[in-house]
Amino acid sequence: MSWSWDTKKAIEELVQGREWTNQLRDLLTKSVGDESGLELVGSEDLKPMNNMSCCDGRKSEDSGESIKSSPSASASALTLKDRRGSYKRRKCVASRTNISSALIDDGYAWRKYGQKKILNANHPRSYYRCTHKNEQGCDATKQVQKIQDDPPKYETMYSGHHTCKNTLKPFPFIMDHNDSSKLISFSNQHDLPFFSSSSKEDYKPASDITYYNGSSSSDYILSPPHLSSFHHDGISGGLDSVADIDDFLSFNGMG
DNA sequence: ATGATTTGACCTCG
DNA sequence: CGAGGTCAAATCAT
Repeated sequence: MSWSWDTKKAIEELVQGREWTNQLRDLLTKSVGDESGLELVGSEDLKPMNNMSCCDGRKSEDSGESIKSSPSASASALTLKDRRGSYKRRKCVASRTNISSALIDDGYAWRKYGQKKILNANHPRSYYRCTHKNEQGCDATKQVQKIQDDPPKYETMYSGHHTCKNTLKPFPFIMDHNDSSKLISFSNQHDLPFFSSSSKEDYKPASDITYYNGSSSSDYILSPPHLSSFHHDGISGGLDSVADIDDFLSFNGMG
């Protein structure tokens, strides 16, 4: 085999994709029977959630007025912290969690907004929100934490729905046209799910991923990122089982 | 210049 | 009051 690096990489990604798809199918076949395996946008509005403690209503607080004057900010010149955090701490998070052996790029565009040392944890936890939060009001967030490093293991907790359109990052594969005999064509590149090597953290496809529903009271299950429209025109044999799950999951992104 | 990340302050909840 | 989640100025990257 004298495949180019890109080609090999592509194949790796595809294999990985199949892995994930199978796992997703597993998950879905278990959860779809009862209630709502995959819940679509809007349904959480109907949830009782009596306490309503969840899902941020920060910023733009009607309540009275700005600032309850923190001790320091009260008198000091309005240096900074004009009205810094006026947010509600979200509580019932972790709608879905997965554990993988490497940092996965789930295809969405995330923006890191914080990092915290966690008690009893050897590694800090990173906080990400959807890049399109401002433009489109997408409230999806995730937290990533390394939970082990001999064989490295990362835990990723997703919460919130991606309500943004165009959530996926551009497809990275650049096939060498000289190598067109092995060209893999996708009918809908725009929606392709798997993607590796973002700039910094060196995301890599993970070999073992475990999805599970993190919250006991389960406000909702986040649909595992995309996986919904993975077309596989030029491939035969490798990606079995993708077709049916594709049909099954035809809700695609924003429903 | 613009957008992403870093990082300490700030904020809420238990 | 401490732990965990978020904000935003400073810094870094493109």
